[in-house]
Amino acid sequence: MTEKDDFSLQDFLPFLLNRAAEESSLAFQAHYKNRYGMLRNEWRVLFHLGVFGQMTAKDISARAKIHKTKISRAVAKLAERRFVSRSRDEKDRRAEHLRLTPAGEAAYRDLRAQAQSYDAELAARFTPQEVALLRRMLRQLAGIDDPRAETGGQG
Amino acid sequence: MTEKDDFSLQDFLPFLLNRAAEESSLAFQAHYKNRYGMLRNEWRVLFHLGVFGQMTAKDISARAKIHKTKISRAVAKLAERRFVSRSRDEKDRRAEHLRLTPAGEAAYRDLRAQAQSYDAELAARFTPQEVALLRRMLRQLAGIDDPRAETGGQG
DNA sequence: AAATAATAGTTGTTTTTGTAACTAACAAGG
DNA sequence: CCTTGTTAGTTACAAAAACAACTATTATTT
Repeated sequence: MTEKDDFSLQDFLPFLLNRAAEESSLAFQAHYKNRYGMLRNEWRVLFHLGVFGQMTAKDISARAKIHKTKISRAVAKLAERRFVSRSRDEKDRRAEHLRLTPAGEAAYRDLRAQAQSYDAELAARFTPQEVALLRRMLRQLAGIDDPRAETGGQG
Repeated sequence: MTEKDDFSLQDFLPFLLNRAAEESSLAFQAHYKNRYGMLRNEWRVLFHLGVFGQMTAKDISARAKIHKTKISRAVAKLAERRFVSRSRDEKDRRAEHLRLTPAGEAAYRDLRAQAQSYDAELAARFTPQEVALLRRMLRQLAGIDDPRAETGGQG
């Protein structure tokens, strides 16, 4: 198993990104999985509703870039567990407005606290400047608008 | 859909890492998927054998942190397509040494070139200093030894 | 040298994901 | 108003991942 090639897999960005993502997800997963039996897409939906208050599945899909079938299934699970309530839009009866129930709010607040402390733990490995740069670069690579950018952003 | 909360999902590192990883994987996937009908774990195994020359499934599993069942199935596919050859270790007949066939080498060289140019494309979005820092931080988050670090590294 | 434990790798079963096709509601053009 | 097209969301089916249980071989203990 001696290295015979100059190509470094451990420098390849998609590989590094995947490994870093997997590693960090694994640790955080414990919180929403063990405490609430949630899947990744479920806490993502929960977080979006927690942050934005009320959205349709399409809103979430657009903002999080999660496919609509995943949203649909995540919402079904969350609604079944009474974390999310649904209400038809009266003007456009295809659309459904989603929001957290009190139980959903409670779970969100709990998980948000976990998230914040875990994020702080990760960030503490670097200087504040480095972390700011990291977030900016990741947003770039993820194709997410930088909220702090001077131009664009409002779409 | 008005923001009602101070928590920013788009700053949360595990979320950002996942989205960036997904985005970059998706783009690179086209190469090994369309040209060779490979799955993600298959090109990972192929790359490891390309870089290191000869390894057992266990070696790959340890280095790439891919579960052994995934390696097993990826190797089976690669062997079936004659990209990888297997040979029993005579001292320990449980273990199998894996290496690329000429066809496997050819595929590896082709995909390696794609990988290098795609990596360069991603890196070009930032300054060289930024990219170097990014790789270093991602390695840290992924739990990979930094080959350039002064201390440690050799285990 | 049995018996027990450990290791390399495989196989089987259950969950989750990915993709396509679907239903229901709306929108436009003739 | 009635075809044609579009959109929001769901459902069905195929592909892949996760996890547990398995075989075969080697190592360890008594």
